[in-house]
Amino acid sequence: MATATLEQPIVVSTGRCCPPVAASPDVSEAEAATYAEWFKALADPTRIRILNLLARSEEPICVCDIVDHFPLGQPAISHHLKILRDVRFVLAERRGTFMYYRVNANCLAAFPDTARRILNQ
Amino acid sequence: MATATLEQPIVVSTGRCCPPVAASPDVSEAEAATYAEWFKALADPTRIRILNLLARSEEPICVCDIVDHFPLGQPAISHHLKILRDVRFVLAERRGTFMYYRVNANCLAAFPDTARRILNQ
DNA sequence: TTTATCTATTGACAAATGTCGATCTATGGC
DNA sequence: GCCATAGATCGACATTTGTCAATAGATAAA
Repeated sequence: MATATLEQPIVVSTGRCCPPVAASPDVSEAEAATYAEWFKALADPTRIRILNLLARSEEPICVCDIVDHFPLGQPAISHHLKILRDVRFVLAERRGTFMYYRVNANCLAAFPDTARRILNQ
Repeated sequence: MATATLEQPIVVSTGRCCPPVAASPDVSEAEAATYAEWFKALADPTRIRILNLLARSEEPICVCDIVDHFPLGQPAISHHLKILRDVRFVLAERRGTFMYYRVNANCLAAFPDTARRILNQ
């Protein structure tokens, strides 16, 4: 299909096998890369369960207690927490020698909107 | 923390640094693995844009037209489509020699619910 | 300051992932 | 049957990811 691209708002007959794609604003390459980063942060069972653990707690949880919930070492858990921190799905706060983690409700609330954006709804 | 786990519904004082975690039904290991598979399928910019492309089209789109929207070869696109098919995010249908793809609205509609489940909301 | 504790980071390694070229399969037309 | 086309699969390779052990940094107590 040579004539119609996502960037061209004009609907053009392709002369091929498919009808043309409607060409209103699409998910850009940069936008897709951002969403992919978010999903990548969630693409691990341990991180899903860490998020769930934090979400289920009224209070922030320190790393040592998170470690106790999983059959992984402290460095592995810290590694997963860093990935969740980098995309701002969790927030960290120091109290003495302890680091306390909690979910970032603001960031995760935007999640259904992301799905709607991708699905053009 | 040795006393309180997610599986123990009794709230126990830990004598450590954190309050115990509320112990109503949590996201299980198997459930987390399933969610992670779903997110893994979305953890790539190309697949995000393929989904968006399909969602924006009134009609199913054949592979050759999808290929024309990306700077990737046909095997790479087929590979991504297989990953999206395996988690049922897209559906495929043959018409002659062409394979037509479309989004699976049912599966993707469950997405916000997944987020709520993980976030205990 | 010395020591102990908690957490982050580093480096190394195995495993998984993305991409491409080449090949195979399936369908339709001759 | 034979050929052409669309698409899936395979094999190889480079890159990324997950894990762990070891180490470094940061804080508090003595």
